[in-house]
Amino acid sequence: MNVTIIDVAKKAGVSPSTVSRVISGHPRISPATVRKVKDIMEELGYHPNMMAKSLVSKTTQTIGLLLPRSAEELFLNQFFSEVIRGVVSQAARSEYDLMMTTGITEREEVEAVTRLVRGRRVDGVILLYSRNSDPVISFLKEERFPFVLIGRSEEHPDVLSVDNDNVQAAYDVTKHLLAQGHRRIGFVSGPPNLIVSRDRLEGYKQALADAEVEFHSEWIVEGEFLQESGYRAMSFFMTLPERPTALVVMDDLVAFGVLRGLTELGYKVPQDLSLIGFNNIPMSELASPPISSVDIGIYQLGYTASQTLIRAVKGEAIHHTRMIIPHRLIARESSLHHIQP
Amino acid sequence: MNVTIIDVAKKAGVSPSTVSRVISGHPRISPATVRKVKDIMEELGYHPNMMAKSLVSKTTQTIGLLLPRSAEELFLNQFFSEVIRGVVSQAARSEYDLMMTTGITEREEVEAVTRLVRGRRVDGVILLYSRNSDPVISFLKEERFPFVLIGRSEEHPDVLSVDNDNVQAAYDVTKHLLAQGHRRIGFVSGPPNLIVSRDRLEGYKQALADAEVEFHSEWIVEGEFLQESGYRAMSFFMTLPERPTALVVMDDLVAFGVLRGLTELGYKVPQDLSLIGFNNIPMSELASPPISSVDIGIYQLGYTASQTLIRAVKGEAIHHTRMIIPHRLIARESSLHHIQP
DNA sequence: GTGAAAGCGCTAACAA
DNA sequence: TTGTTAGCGCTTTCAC
Repeated sequence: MNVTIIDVAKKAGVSPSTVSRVISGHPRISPATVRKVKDIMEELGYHPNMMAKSLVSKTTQTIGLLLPRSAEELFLNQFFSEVIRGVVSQAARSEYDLMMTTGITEREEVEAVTRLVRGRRVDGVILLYSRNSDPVISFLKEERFPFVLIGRSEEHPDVLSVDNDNVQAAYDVTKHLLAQGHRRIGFVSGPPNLIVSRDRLEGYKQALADAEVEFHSEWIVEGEFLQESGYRAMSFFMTLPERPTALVVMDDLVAFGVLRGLTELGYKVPQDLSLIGFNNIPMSELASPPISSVDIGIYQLGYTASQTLIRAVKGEAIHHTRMIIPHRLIARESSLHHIQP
Repeated sequence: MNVTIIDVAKKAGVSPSTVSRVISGHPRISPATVRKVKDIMEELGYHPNMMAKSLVSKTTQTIGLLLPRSAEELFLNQFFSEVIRGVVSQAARSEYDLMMTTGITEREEVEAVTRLVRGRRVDGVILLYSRNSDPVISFLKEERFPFVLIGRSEEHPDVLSVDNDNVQAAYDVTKHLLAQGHRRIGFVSGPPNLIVSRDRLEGYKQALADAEVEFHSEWIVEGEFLQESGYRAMSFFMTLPERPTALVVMDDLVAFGVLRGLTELGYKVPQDLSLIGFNNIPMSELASPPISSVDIGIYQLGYTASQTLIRAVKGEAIHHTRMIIPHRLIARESSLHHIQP
């Protein structure tokens, strides 16, 4: 059997409540008692049973992280490990543990978070990415359970969220290409049900409009965050009679697929087609030519989400519901080629 | 307040223990009661409080995953997200949750694990990677707490572990290079305190010995699992008066660094220097030329570790303490160049 | 400043 | 088959 608070109390010749007070740093308790109890705890190798503590205090010192349903495929992307790294680091710093869960289907996903929330296993939840209509968000709102979203929700604009200004980011990127003289710019999008896809498309459109460049809907291609999607998009664009001279690509991995396809077909980047991606994965810098990208501060997203959630859980004031992590355009060779419009 | 087992009992006109029995699927309980209780649970939206359950049952349905100290740097490598993916998937399948923790210093690491174990927050622990002398392993053994190691421990050969046969893998790789006619083969190692580094070095040496090729200790370079290490190793090798014609590299990311350096200096791979790495990260296939690598089944490592741990936790019989995940050599252009010895 | 006692929500003997 | 009872290890009034 493990050593309990009662063992400590007996040995120290005090009551269990006194020991409890020492543990929680109660103010009105004599320094002598504190010393004595702490010594005994040390001596006996006492460690509080978190389950018992949680049961009565109704807090767990744990936050939950719901991975997106298809973690299988999403993990391929550097994005998730980076986010998790940010969350874990911050949580550890705040002495919170991190509980990860996921589900294959939407039903399983809801079940998983229900288990965590209703089972009182966590004090708050972080949601990764936001699909358009998400039953998990509705559930958490109904339960009035603390949570923060990495991404944003259109239906629930009032929930705590940590996000990039994706509209602005795409605007910047498009403007960068326009500044190189490009007037025919295509857009390789992600899954259309993701808000990030729509935000970036919006920024792209705005930049074109502001530059009074005509928008071609046939130059928008949708795909997954996979290399193959890029390859496919490339095949599509390169057979077009009037094809773009530059591409804005939703994710570097996809951009890599484009690049690879172009190289295979003997095209030159950026001369034949300029490229710029998002997320600035390590590989982008290493490609030949190096791929321009937008650093969206993935680690920061996770870190800030964790920080915000823990504040919310503790009931601290949070001034902004929507926190924006700054992005940074990193121009590399793949988008540095001036053309005559 | 949340609905408890007592609320359900009252409304169903039975005792709390009966409800408890229904929940745990107790055999001797009348179907009528089961139906009634289940209906009421549904109606009231009852969910068991896991903390209370854990407190009395002394199990948590949760496994812990201790990330290596410098998760900061290790996350950069695809390895960890892949392992986690395997662990999470399997755990979810077994209806276990996953708790992640880490520490910056060794002391913090031990503390983190102590919190989990002594605080009874988890039923078992998975340890990622194994350094040479690890206080965490000693602690867990002393506590007689279920755990499995991803990797292996020299000091504690008797603990449950899931690993590759890294000696054999390195042997295979070296033999592959020997088969191309190489006789001057260098080795770019990882941190020397990692057992995986030593195992692979061992396999490399054995292969050389079996082929009666002389071993040159100056052709062994140690580094981190970072691209820069590869770059540095490359610089070193290329200035040697008598330099290797092929390199075995501990990790693909490092191999990528080598490749990049060679390309910058105008050397050709595999003609001037052949390369083969380990871990088969997605990037390897995409490099130019594509980098040969060893697929070590990272996902499988995580999956099997989780599976084994959960079995151990449940007290099921485990036949082998040491489970080996098979590896597979994937020869690509970077190591396919015959030379005349 | 400290102790006694009640109770968090659940399970598991032991009875019936 | 079901109910009664006694805790699991901890916190927290309410006294003193």
